[in-house]
Amino acid sequence: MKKAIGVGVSGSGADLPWMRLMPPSLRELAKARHFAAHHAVFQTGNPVCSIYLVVTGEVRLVRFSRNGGEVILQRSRQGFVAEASLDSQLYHCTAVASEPSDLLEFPADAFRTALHDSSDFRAAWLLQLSQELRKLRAQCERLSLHRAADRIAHYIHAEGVDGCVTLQQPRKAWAAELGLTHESLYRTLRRMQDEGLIHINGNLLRALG
Amino acid sequence: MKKAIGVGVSGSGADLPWMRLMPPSLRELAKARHFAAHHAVFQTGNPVCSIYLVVTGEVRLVRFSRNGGEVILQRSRQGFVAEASLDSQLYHCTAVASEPSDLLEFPADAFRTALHDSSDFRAAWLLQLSQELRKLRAQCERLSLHRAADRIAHYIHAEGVDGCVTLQQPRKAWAAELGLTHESLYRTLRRMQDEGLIHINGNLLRALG
DNA sequence: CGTACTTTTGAATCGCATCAAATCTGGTGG
DNA sequence: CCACCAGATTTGATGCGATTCAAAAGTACG
Repeated sequence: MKKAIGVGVSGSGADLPWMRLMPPSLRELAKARHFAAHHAVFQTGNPVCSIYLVVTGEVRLVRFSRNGGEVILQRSRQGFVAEASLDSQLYHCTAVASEPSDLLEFPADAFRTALHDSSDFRAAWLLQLSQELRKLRAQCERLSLHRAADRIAHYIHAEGVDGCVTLQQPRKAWAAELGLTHESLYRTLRRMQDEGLIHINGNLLRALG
Repeated sequence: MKKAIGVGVSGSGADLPWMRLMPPSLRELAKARHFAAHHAVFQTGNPVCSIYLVVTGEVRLVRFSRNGGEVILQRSRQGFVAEASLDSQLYHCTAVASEPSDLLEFPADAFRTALHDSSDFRAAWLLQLSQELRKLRAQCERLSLHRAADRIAHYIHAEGVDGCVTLQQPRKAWAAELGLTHESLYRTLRRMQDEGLIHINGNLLRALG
């Protein structure tokens, strides 16, 4: 057992930024849902009746090709699944829990109404989207760099302040975010430190020069 | 000279989706600006007084490290530069035109007002952001694939409909979007075609199987 | 016709992924 | 308290695949 903390409707996900900026009228409509690994949250062609927020676990947006190969469009952890579906009638892809996951389900129409009526919610939602956008743009630029050392340096300068970052995740997860294997991340970090390019102190990284 | 088309204030950028969904009151405040290659649009620490829309050319959001190396956070072509700055007092990075570029400049406060007052503009802006987000998430997933053939297949399934895409850009630009050199894109396309994985007809690509 | 650009192919190299395995770590239960 | 286990961390050896440099052929445009 990972956590003994109950995941009831009220209070669940209260630590998520999205929940704090939601009007109570909408928050009260949240229904806790649990999905076992590999179970579908929604499927291509389904009408968009609900908006889902991932609290624990991971949900993947996927499309399948005829030969069974799947293409991952998005992985959500601690965030909404397919925000863009808010403006669609039908889902254009399938959402699958890749591990046992706890979600919150909101009625789509109530969500749209809240967005329309509450100026605070709207502003917060807008801000949240903008920041997410900024972050993703930086990550795309980073992933398009070919050398591991360049991605690491880019990460430190883009995500950190004044050439310094404190990692908020284990290195293995960081490697995945950088589009690298954990082995090459470890090796490159060591090499960069040996060459005096960076200074490493636990989870604190500092770019030198 | 690339284009002889005049870039006056009125009418310029009228073909951009962003301009169509903007209330006239805001559109009228647009000022046409031209920046020569390598000239700064704004710099770190400047107050956020204006919002810029790239009409032609390219603007890069960058941060500099002490040794002069620059980290590109975003490249904008035909879109807004640093939307997230709307919610900041000061810029946290520098914007530079990487080639001769025509921009439209909007007063930041008028922009915020329009967003607040016009429900249509707000809705359209929200939709635009959501779709951009969806696109970027898919691109991040794609760029985190290690093999060139996987990125190409991912692109066809994510950006296309029913395993089919029509490329809207030269292959060299497509290669950059895929995070590949143009050489390896050409080679991989040929190999995939030889192996019967895809069918290529000019700019029309079809995934087989 | 000439210029600038894209498209295409070739050969050599380098960096990362991969497979394998040892060590370290935090947390569990005996 | 210690043995134990699952996971993260670290190092090693090898091969593949993409980059790189080079150059030719094709294409759009003035």
